[in-house]
Order: sequence, then C-alpha cells, then structure tokens
Amino acid sequence: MQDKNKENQYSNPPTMHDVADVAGVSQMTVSRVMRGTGYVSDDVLKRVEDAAKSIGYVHNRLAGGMSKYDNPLVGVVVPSLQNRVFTEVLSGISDTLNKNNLRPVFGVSEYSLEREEEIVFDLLSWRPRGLILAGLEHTDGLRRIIEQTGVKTAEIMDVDGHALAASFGISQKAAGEQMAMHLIAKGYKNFAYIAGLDERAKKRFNAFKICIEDHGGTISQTRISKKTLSMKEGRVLTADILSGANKPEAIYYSNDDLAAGGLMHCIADGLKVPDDVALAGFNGLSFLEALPVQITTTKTPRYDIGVEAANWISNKNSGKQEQRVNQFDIELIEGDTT
Amino acid sequence: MQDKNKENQYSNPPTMHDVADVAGVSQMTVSRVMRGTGYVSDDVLKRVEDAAKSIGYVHNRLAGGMSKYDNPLVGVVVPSLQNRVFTEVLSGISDTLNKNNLRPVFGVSEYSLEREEEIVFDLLSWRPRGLILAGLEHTDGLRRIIEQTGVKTAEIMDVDGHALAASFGISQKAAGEQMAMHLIAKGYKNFAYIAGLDERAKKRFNAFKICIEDHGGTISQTRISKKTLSMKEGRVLTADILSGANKPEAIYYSNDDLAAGGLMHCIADGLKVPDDVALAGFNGLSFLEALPVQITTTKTPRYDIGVEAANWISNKNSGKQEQRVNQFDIELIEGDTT
DNA sequence: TCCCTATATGTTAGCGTAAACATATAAGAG
DNA sequence: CTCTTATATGTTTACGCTAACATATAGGGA
Repeated sequence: MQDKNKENQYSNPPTMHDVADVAGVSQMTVSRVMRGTGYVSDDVLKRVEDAAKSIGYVHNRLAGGMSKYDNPLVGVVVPSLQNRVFTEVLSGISDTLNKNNLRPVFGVSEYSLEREEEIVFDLLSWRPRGLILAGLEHTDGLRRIIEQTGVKTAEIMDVDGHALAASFGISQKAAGEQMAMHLIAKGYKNFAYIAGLDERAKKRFNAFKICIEDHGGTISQTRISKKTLSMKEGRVLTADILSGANKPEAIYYSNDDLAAGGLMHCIADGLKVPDDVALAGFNGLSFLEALPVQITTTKTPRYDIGVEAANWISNKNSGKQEQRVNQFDIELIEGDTT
Repeated sequence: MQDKNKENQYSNPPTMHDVADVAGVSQMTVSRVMRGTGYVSDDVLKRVEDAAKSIGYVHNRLAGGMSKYDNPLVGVVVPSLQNRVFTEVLSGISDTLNKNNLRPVFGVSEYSLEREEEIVFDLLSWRPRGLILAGLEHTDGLRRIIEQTGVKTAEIMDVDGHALAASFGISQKAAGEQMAMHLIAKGYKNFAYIAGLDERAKKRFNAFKICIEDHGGTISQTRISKKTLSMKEGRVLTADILSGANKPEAIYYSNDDLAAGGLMHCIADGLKVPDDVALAGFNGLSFLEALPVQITTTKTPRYDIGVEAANWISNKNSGKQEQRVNQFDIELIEGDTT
C-alpha cells in the first residue's frame, strides 16, 4: 500500500460511507444518527458517534441540501457594520437564529441598493430558508427575484411603505413628527439638521421638516455627511454650523453619535446647552446614559426588532396570512439638551 | 394540463435544464455561462442570461458544491457583536471577502470556548474554504477537528501563543507592558484595573501587572464586569472604585468605552484628570477624538487585522511555508488623562 | 487543397446525502 | 401459536450540478 494520509486511510475527506464502515452499519444509519431522526438503537448510536469522531467526520450539508430539505441558512444584508444600530439588530438576529439552530450568512451593502441586489442574488444561490433585509427600498430586480424564488423575506427597521412579505420596524415618519412636535412645544423656531445617507433618516427628516414648517419654523441649515456617522463627525459638523452667521436654536441629528459629538463640541467650546443651542438625537443608544448631560433622543427597540424578524423567519408556519406589518413602539426621551 | 405555477411551467423551482430548454442549448452550456468559465459565444451568452432572467433561475451552489470545487464560504466566529473592536474587524473581513467574491457565514460565541466549538463544527458542515476565529485559545476538541479536516484557519487579535496555522493580531503582552511603563514613567504607583471577561485583556493585564509590580507599584483594586463593556458600565465601576477608601492614582481600563465612561464620571463629579485620577484605555477607537479631553490609550489596527486575515484566507497559494505569525504594530497615544 | 488549432458546444459519469421503499426482528394481542 | 405492530436497519434512487471527455465548426498556414 502506498502511504496516503497518515490519519485516514479512507477516501479523503471522509464520508458517511467511511463512518458506516468503521461502525459496521449502513450509510443510511449514519445519516439517521447525524440528523437525529428515525429509529436508532443506543448501541448503534454510540458506535456511529465514536466512529465519526475517530475518523474526524463532519456532516456535509452541501450534499444533503440537494434533496429538498430545510436549509438552516438565513441570508442577512445590512447597510453597514460601523453603525451600532445595525450591529445591535444583528445581535438580536444572531442570538435568535442560534436558538433555532439556524445560521446567518452575511452581506454588507454599504448603503447601495445595487450592491444589495448583487449580494442577495449571491446569497440565494445557497438556497437559504429566509432573507432579512434592511428597509423597504430595493431595486426592481431584487423585488422580482424575491418574488420569483418565493424566498421568505423579512424587511427590518422601517414600516412606512409597502413590504414584500413582512416588515419589522418603527414608523420613521411618526418618529420625525414626534420630535418636531417636542421641539416646537419647547419654543424653538430655527433649526439645523445633520445626517448621513440613510434612507430611514430621509423619511424621518421629511416628516420632521413638514411638521416644523407647518408650525412656522424653518430648517435653515443642513449637513449631509458621506462619512461614517461618528461622534467625531458630529463634532466637526456642529462646529461648522455654529461658526456661521445664522445660528440655529436647535440641531436635529440623524443619530446619537452625531448628537453626542455635538454635545462634546459644546462642552469643549463652553456653550450652554440648551440655552445657546438645543440638541436632539435619534436611537437612544445606551452610551448616552454615560454622558455627563442627558441628550434628548428617540429610543428605538433595535435588538427586539432583530429578535422578532429572526423569529418570524425561524417559524415554519408563518408566511401565511399573519401580520405583515409589525410596528414597534418608539419613545421620546426628554433629556437636558432641549 | 393542470394549472401549475402561473409564472413557470417548468419543474419548480427552475434548474439549469429549464434555462437550457428556454435558451435552446445544453445544460452544460448554461453551467458555463453561470460560472463564466470555458468558451461561450456572445450570442449564446445573451440568450442564456435572458432565459435565466425570464424564468427566475438562481444558481444553486449546493448542487455543484458536491463535486469538489472551491466553496466561496468562509466561517467567521467572533465573541460578540456588541464590542466595536469585533465589528471593526468584521468590517475589514467583510470588505475583503467581498472583493474576493467570498461570503462570510457568521457565528457569535459569547466569549464561550464551548460555544465556539459547537459553532465551528456546524460551520464546517458547509465545507467552507476557510475559517477565521478570534484568539488563540480553543477547546481541544476544536483543535482536533481543525487538524483533522485540514480547514485553513486564521486566528485573529492575538499573537502571544501557538497558532493553529496563522495568526493576525497584536502582542497583548507588549501592549500591557508598554502602558505600564508609560504610567510608571509618569510617577503613578497605586493602580486600579477595570475589565471584562476577554482573554486578550487578561493577557494584557498579566503583563501590565508584572511590570507595575517589578517597578514598585501595586494594583490595589480590580473590577471584572460580566456585562457588556459600555461607557455606562465604565462610569458605574469608576464611581464605585473612587468612592472607596484607598483611591488609586491611575485606572487602567481594558477598553476605551470603559475609560470614556470613567472620564464622564470625572467630568460630572468635578474631578480633575489626571491630577485627581489618571485614566488609560485600550484600542484607540475613533470616538475618543470627539471627547473634550483626549484619553491616553493604545491604538490597535483592528480593521487592518481583518483585512489581512481575510486576504490570507482568500489567497489560494497561501497555506504553505509563509509567515505563521503576523504581528501588527501598536501605538501608545498619550492624551491628557495621564 | 489538407491539416492543425482555436473556438464553441454536447455527452457521460459521478459527487455525498436523504427520501422512499423494503426487510428484519422482537414484543404484545388475541 | 399466529398475527399485528413498533422498532431497527438496509437498498435503491434521485437531487442539480461540474469535471472530464467527446464532437463540431471555422479560419489560417503549408
């Protein structure tokens, strides 16, 4: 005999047949043991498990996947991993899928709908059990693919619009209006707005703006950043806005990082908040609680959204006529900055 | 004819044969088009693509995967998605894998080595091209599986120890010593330490402690949190430490979030930094730049570590005799808090 | 003209597993 | 003691695709 692999005289890598040979049973019995289905005696069970371990056999799902069975993969596409909102949703998704013995396959779209379509198309080649996408805006091509393949799809973060199958999120419109009303009630009239490219933020701002203008206020300055929406960026853009002539009475930020950066600028610059300028964020991230001044913000249930979307995907029975739109509650947290 | 699916009179879901029928070519030609390999005329190329689109065909990798070809999946297991350090590494990994047309499959171990083993075993059933794990500590079972299956494995974050195949990270030991020397040089003697469960932090602290004690200093207080290491948690634990009798001159935190929380406590409490208490963090996260006071920290190249590890996995030629240990440089950033 | 080569397409034979369908044994019912 | 049923295992085949190996056509050099 030629020397093959020292560990393994069987076909390389080992298959169920190899395990079956070692355990002295048929390949089908090994298959039953691996999946924990059908009848298997305790004796055989142990022999097969030992045999598998001894030759280092690992179940091959690619092979079995060809017959139609439920694939435990779930495709997940988010716009960014730098934004804590998405990583928190991912946490909820990941925890929940794990509990249901499902496994996420990830893609990051970098806020590009075209990229999202590409990624989804690629993910579908793994015949996932379901798909979780961010937002309700997608390319026509993507909508068509999802319809044609019939893959169970959850859309998260946003519920203002038409969902493909089921949406899990908050009403961005309601959030924008709620904050506008709060600031109006506080007597502010002249506003600035700082944000990034996010679609959800746009919807929020549109509602915010309409509401503000309906009540006689104006948005006198706007900054849309193409960079990562960090505290640093918030600090820089706030400094920029406040260095100009027409100083706003209040600044609405599209997220808490930006708002916290604004606060840091004010602290470093000796500005009084909210007397010199009022600040309002969005998300209600927990790091705000550690800041020396509480920032007014809208709290969103990010983790829970992930959990519920993942649960819906996990549940085999769902997909029929149940709730298409799952709107989560938001809460305006009034801090010391408005 | 019975009415089947309105859209699709072919076997449901469509296969390459269905596409081939519509395009009037053989199934093999469709396969060539889908993979972009071999000779295909422009005319046929277009016909096949149109046919595929018209019947909503999506390439099925599970089927082809059985013949041995390179699977584009890469298994990635990190301890947490709540910790920015890991999400930044993930960003680097995700960006790089995308560029190489590879796709990450994720798992979160929640800092449990047993959980990590389970997840890896599960991931291996997809016959991934490679594996990226955090740290050099793994269960014996996991080491054995990786050896037996021969899956190409990159270990990230840490290089102080024996890597399975290749490690990409920083020397935690060097980082701990470097910060200890800095603080000693500044004249501090009495220290407190605040951290979480992370293995890397432990290594760092061990080196830090030995170095401090070698130079006549002491670690008089320690807090190990089992919660998420947030700014809030840092603030709470700092308040706790400073409310006691034996007040430390300096606090070493296992990450910047904790340190920033400490700073927030000091600002809110009117404590002078570093006169009343000095603070030092770890990671050099960018949000520190937005804080009103610069915190002394160690800057680590997290994104780059992800990029390099993913590149190594992507590269087919690697795996031979090249560098096993890829140590990245760290930089001590001296701020205003020490 | 004839042959060689580059290009373009088709045919055949698995890949490793799970569903469907046997078969075998033991235990309990009548 | 036979028949039924629950339990335990084996055999056959199909899943949808790709590698390897044909085959066919067109163009260029001799």
